[in-house]
Order: sequence, then C-alpha cells, then structure tokens
Amino acid sequence: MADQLSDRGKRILEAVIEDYIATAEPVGSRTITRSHALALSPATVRNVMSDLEEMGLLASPHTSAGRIPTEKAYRLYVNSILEVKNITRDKKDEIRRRCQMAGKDPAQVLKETSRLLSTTSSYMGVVMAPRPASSVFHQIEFVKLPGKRVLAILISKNGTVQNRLVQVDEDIRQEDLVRMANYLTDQLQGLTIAQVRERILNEMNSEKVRYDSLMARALALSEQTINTGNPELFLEGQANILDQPEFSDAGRMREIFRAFEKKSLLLDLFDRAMQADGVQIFIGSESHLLKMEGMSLITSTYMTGKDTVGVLGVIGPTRMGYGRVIPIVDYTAKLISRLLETE
Amino acid sequence: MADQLSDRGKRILEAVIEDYIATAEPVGSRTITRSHALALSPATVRNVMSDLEEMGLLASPHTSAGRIPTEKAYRLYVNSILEVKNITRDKKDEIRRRCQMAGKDPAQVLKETSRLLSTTSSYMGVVMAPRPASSVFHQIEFVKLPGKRVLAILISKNGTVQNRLVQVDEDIRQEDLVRMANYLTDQLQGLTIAQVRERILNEMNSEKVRYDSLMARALALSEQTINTGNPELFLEGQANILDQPEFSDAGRMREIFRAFEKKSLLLDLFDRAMQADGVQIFIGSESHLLKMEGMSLITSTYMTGKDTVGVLGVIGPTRMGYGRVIPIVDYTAKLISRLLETE
DNA sequence: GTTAGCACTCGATCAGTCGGAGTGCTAATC
DNA sequence: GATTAGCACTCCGACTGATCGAGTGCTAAC
Repeated sequence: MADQLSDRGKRILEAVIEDYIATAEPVGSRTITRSHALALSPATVRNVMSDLEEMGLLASPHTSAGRIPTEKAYRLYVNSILEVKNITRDKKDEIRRRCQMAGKDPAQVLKETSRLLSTTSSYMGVVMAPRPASSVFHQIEFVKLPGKRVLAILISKNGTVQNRLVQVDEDIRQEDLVRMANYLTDQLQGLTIAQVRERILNEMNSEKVRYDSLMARALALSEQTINTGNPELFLEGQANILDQPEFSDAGRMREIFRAFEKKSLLLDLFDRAMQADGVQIFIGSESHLLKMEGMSLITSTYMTGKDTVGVLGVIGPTRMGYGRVIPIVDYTAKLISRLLETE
Repeated sequence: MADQLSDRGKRILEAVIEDYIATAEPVGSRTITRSHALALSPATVRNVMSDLEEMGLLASPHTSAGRIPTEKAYRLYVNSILEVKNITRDKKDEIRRRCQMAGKDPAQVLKETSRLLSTTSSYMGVVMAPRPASSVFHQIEFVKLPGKRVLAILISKNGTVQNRLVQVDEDIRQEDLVRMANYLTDQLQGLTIAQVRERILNEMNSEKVRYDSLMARALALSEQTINTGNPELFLEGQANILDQPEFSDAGRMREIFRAFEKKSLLLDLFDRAMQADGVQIFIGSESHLLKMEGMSLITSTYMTGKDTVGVLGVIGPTRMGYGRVIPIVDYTAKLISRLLETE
C-alpha cells in the first residue's frame, strides 16, 4: 500500500488512538469494528493496521496482542486528525470559579493555578513563575527589625516581592536605611532586575562608594536581596499520575518521581516552551528528556499585559486525552493572563 | 511465662526489631541466634518469641513465616530499649554545612530545611512554618503600582512578610497611602497578627471610619492582606518513601500520596506535636490518622528566641531507623532555632 | 530451664496445560 | 481489484499441581 496515509487509514488510526487512550490496552481489529461504526470487517481493518505498522504509526507488543500507537502516530494525530473540542461549559465555569482568588499572595495564585490544572485535567499541573531577572524594578526598602536584623524588600512592577532577612552590626539607624532605600529606588528606576544586579555590582567596586561605608552596606544588602536565579516551579497533583495504569509498576513510578524532584530538567523544557507563544505539545521523547518516556506535556505561555512572562501546562501520559486537555490549558492560560493584567 | 518482660525477652525483642528494621522481612528464630550473639539455641528463642507474641509485641503474618514487631513493640522499644546514638560527626557536618543559607528568603530556609531532613534521614522531611496569626506585627506598607494596583505588605517582627496585590480605583494617591500606612503601623504596634485582624475588623465598623472613605479603603486593604490561615507546610523527599519495600505496592503508594496532598490532616498532627517541647514520636496509628498506618513520625519543635513557633520532623515507615533519625531531627531543630534567633 | 529432634504448615517458585484474543494468509465473494 | 470469511498459528495469562525451604510448635531428653 501507498506511503501516503489514505483517508480510511486516518480514520482507523484515529480509532486505535482513541480506544487506546480510553483503555490503555492494545487495540485489536475486532474491537475497532465494534466500537466505531466503520462498516468494515475485522479482516480489512487488519490489513490497514498492518500498513500503518509498516509506516511506523502502530506497534505490536507481541504477535497476538492488539496494536499500540507510536509517538509518531500521536504527533500525526495531534497535528492533523484531532479536532480540538471547545471547552465544555462546565469546565469553563469550574476554572473561572476557582480563579476567583482576588487578594491572594501572587505566588499563591500560581500555586492554586497549578492545582487547578491538575484537578481539571486529572493529570499533573505545572506552572512556571515569571523569571525574576526579567521583571522591572519598582522599589527597594530596608526595614529594621529587633535583634540586629534588617529585612530588605525588593518590589517589581508586576507585583512580585523578594525579601531577605540579613543580620547586621547594630549601628545602622532606620533613618539611614530609609535614606539609602530612597536613593537606590531613585537610581534604579526603569531597570530590569538583572540590570539592577549588574548596576549594583558595578557600584560596589566604584571609587566613590569605597569611602561611604553606609552606602557600601546598603549596596551589599541589596545585592543579597536580588534573586536572579531560576523561576519557581509549581508542580501539583503528582498523585494523579499514580492512577495511570502504565505507571502502576513501582520502579517506573519511582523513576518519575525522582525525575520531577530535579526541577532543573523541567525548567529547561519550559524555557523551550516559552520560545513560542500559545499552546505547544511535547510528545514523549520529543522533549529530549530521558525520563519523559511515555509522558507528554501540553503547555501554553501566559502574559502580563503584552509580555510573555511564564509557562503553564499539564503533564500526563502520552496516552492522554489531548482533545480534552488542550482547551483546558489554553483557557487557563488566557484567564491567568487576564487576571495578572487587571488585578 | 510472666506478664512482665524479662531481661532476655527485651534483648530478643530488640534483636527482632533491629533485624526487621534492617531487612523488612519477618524475622525467624534462626536468624536471631546467628546475627546477635545471644548464646541461645533457636528453640529457646522460639519459646521466648512465642511469649512475646502472647504479650502483643510480635505478630506472625502466617504460621511459617518469621515474626514482625507490633506497634506496641516499637513503642516499648523507643521508650525503654533504644539507646539514642549520638549524631555522627559526618551528619553533623553535613547538616551544618547545608544550613549555611544566610541571605535566603525566610520561607526558602524552611523549605531547604525540609529537604535537608529528607536527604539526611532518607525518609520524608516536613517543616511546619510558624503560625502567621501568632507572630507579632511590625509594620504595614502600601505601594502603588502601575495599572491601578496597590501592593500591601505586612511585616512581622520575626521577619516574615505577607503581601497581597489588590486592584483599586485609580484616585488613591501614593502620599495618602503612605500616610495611612504610617498611621496604621503606629496604631497596631505590639499586637499579634490575630489581634491586628480583630482590631481592623472592629475599626471598619466604627462610626468614625464610616465617613472617612480613605481610611475605610486602607482598612479594607489591610484586611485583605492579613492571612491568619493555616501555616505553610513544607513536605520534601516524597520519592524517598517509594524506596521502602513495604510501599512497593502501587495501591498503597497511591493512598499515601493522596493522603499527603491533603495537608490539613498533617497540620492537625503537627499542631498536636507542638503542644509539648522537644522531640516526640508518633508510631503508626498513634497519630490517629487513618492513612498513617505503617508509618511513623518523629518531630521536634523549634523556636525563635524563647517562643516555640513551629514543628519539623521526619516521616518514614514504622520500620524506621529511630536511633539514627531521632538525633538528626533533634539537632536540626536546634540548629534552625539558633539560625532564626540570630539571623 | 534449655535444647535437640521431628512433624507440620505455609508461601514461593517452577513447569505444564489450557483457553482466549489476535494475527497473517489464502481463497472465495462482491 | 477491493473486501471478507475462514483457518491455522502465536503468544500471553490464568490456572494447576509438585516441590522446596523457612519457620513453627511440641515433645522428650539433657
């Protein structure tokens, strides 16, 4: 048969994938003729399936089991067969209702969102917070606390707050701290946090500052407060993947959990997802993460105002209800963007 | 035989428990005579074990397996047999080294501590943050951000920071915000956060405020910022318990993970642990948590200055290396207390 | 009180059997 | 020429029975 996928081939591939998604069992020719009104006999379906196998779209675990879609098949399915459903009214309401988190700590909002993604999709929810380095500086403050401690607070225009508790020798006065903070706030207007850091490091080495011990200390304080490190990653609903039959094996399960404990791997992946706007889908090994074998990731970027600032998504088995989950991710991302913009 | 536990009985019970902790397999009479120099024959040991079983300290899964310690046995072991080892020099160094987290976000410190507990014990680490309601108010601030947003920041004497992003109608001026914040900061000196909340709710209903719309709004802002809810709980190293053979069953594993997703259950338990200072041990069903069957919890309280503020600990299987883990929990709690005090 | 000896029990393991599901091929049919 | 019925074949999984080893409880001897 042709290398080209016939229309009938497509329909049968779709049937296999959908059955497999539903049952996690290899799909046989009989099953398909029964459940999908194709008006074809099992024998015919077998012929077609054999062709699909040759094209690398199906695989059989062994001779007398049914067949399983390959990654290539999922990719094809997602690209050109799947019709993304509209999100159901119910889901929409549920998401909207649970997004009523006005007045919450901004970090909490993202965590809640991650949990929301996990429960609505029944897979794992992931949200990558905005990269601290790229947000825009708004204000810095130093607050003197009892016990020779100073709390430094760094506020960004997008409303995120970084703070550090630092011990100092006791002869700093609150008035001096305020003066320093005002001066710095003035100096650093309009810079991104990354630039702020650079500026401060420069200043610290400048001649002028060398002889101003107060300023030197203020700069040191600021420097300790600035976090240009990795953005936070909120991973919720890990227990959900325990329900997936393909991970019922204890060893496999352990591997996956260990992999997710190392968040750096996921961060890389999410960084890649942030390169392009909108919904993206990584199927199995496409993510180039060894441990992601058998797992897929659906992501979408979210924004504050006009800037793409973060990524959120759902991680599940390759055998995932794409048609159902894609709109959930999409809708949630849009809702969060709106929430971050106005609130 | 007597109801009273003989000295020999104790030694044999100890041997069974230690073997079982090491291997997770039911322990037979032979094994014991071999590994622990008791100078007794297997038959004698069998007799004693039979007595121990009658006393409810041992149980046999079936006739021809060895025996397993019961919860009662663990309790006895922990109370009167176990000699808690001194913490090893290595562990001490490791913990101390990893506690060098000066300049970190206070919440991060606790999270790190939890991870530290999990890796040094190779079970699960848990840290309950100080109850927000009971910390002492220090300062409140309102910062106007672009886009009709106001960031409210609540600072406690212990260095914790709560912040909320709130949308407002645009006619509030930064000067007014500062004035309000200063006024409130002045009014609320010395109160706990819980008292602050109460005071604010009272004020909001007072006659005077009714006609001062600016003040009314400031109060509303503050009220939204205050979180008197549950303290945060940092649970790290969940993957570690997957290594325990008794949880290799997928169903059991799922149950446990699900249980830990509901943090409220653990919070209750930790609240109980906070009633008494120092190290405490909950064995299996003693915690009155249904899902804690087969698991034990070792906790210690930690303090800032003279006040007990939180609890940290390790969760592992009942079959846990108590002698090894207890000093780890103890030492970590002391170290964190010192860290929170000075820093 | 302790121990050696022995019969007994029970789970784990392994080989063998059987049935069901599914395939591929061939020949008949539309 | 495409489709289908029929059939032999393959392979897995579930079940069965036999065997083995670890461990026990009991009894009688030390």
